[in-house]
Amino acid sequence: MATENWQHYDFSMKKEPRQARSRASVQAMVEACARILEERGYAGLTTNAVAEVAGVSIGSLYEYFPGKEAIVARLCGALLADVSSTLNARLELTDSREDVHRAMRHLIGALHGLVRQHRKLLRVLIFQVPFIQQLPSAQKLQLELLRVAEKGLQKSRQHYRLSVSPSTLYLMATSTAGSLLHLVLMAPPGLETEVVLDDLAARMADWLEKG
Amino acid sequence: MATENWQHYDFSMKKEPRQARSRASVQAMVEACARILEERGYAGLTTNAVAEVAGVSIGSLYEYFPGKEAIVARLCGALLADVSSTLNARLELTDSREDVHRAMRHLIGALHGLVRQHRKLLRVLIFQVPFIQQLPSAQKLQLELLRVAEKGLQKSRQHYRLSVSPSTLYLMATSTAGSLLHLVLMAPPGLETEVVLDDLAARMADWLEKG
DNA sequence: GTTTAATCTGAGTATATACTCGGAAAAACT
DNA sequence: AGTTTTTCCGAGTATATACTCAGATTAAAC
Repeated sequence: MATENWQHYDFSMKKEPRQARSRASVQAMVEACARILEERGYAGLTTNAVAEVAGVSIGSLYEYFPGKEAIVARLCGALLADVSSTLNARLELTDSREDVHRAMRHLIGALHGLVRQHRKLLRVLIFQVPFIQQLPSAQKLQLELLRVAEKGLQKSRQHYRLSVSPSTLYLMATSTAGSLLHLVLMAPPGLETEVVLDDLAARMADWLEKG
Repeated sequence: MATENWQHYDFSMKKEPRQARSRASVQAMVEACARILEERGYAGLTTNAVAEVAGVSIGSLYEYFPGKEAIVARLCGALLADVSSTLNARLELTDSREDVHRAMRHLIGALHGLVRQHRKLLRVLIFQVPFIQQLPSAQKLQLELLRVAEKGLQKSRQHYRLSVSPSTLYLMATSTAGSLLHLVLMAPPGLETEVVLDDLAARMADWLEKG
């Protein structure tokens, strides 16, 4: 595209696959997209390459996706669903009698695990894909983080009387997640990150408790 | 380039401009590069566009730069020099009688100012330029951060006996800078970030004091 | 003033990538 | 079986971008 303003770009698919065969094709394209992003970076992601790696023709690709951006969008959607469900599953396990410190360590631990698992792909998505912030799924993720934090707060019985303003909560969640992301994605391999994780959790908890 | 492995790519210039005229041209190209990155993003950065905005011909551009990557590299070099000198100037002002908390607030404040100043450009550089991490200047910056942190520690008289391991110091600096970057670059405008900055500074200081 | 080096020019070439389209093949429907 | 819908195909086209080169222009050197 000549223009680089992704603000109002439509990332949706041309059409949904209806039969099992085409669903498999689309799935293969999305997986090929992930593999290529990991191995060659965003600049190496071409529609032709996706089709080739997925084992389908270029024509089939354009049957469902209007361009490579839409493939990335669908990949991000799937990734977000993973994050969301993992986070919520972790939340279910949170006992309402737990203190905030414990709950935070668990939540941050879960997030950490996810980031580590998709380390390579996340690095490319975050640091190379120009429209990543405009993706509906990325924007949903921010709200989801907020929702999880709020729900977590309410579950910790002895603390749910605390009145933390949404904007403050958002700031904390953003800064904490940002810290964690940068830590895992940018730190040289072999560095022990657990200490920092504990510190992050403690900091979040302190913040919540002291207002 | 077909390959997307920037590990051993040569980002240096073809030749240095010798006369005043050509120095001005190169300068204009670098500034054009910055403007285009801010206005159109990395995908909008083409050699032709740089030449046009800079007011020189495409031929002149290739006289000095082997490709657009080299222009970005030179831009980053200049930016780093700015960061480095600002940080060191701030360090000069640090009184050796100051406590760690105060010193940290100053340093982080200076860093914050820089990031705010180049907010738009930094966002593109960090989130869109695929080879940014491989740039010599980016790698120098990490060492520079470490050096500043170490020097700052030594300057705070009452604390320079503390033995903080280099790897720990690196972790803290990375995580703190990462937090700050994400905060300034990703937070929605209008959000009051000062609170978080103070918290970051306090956290760094506490960490240093308590080992 | 002559020579040499540096700088600039921009039409032109090569290449890579996005995307189309007419039609074949397979599946679903009746 | 016949009909309709869905899926797949891939050579071919359009376009954008990187990069070259032969020669003009300007500045420095002597």
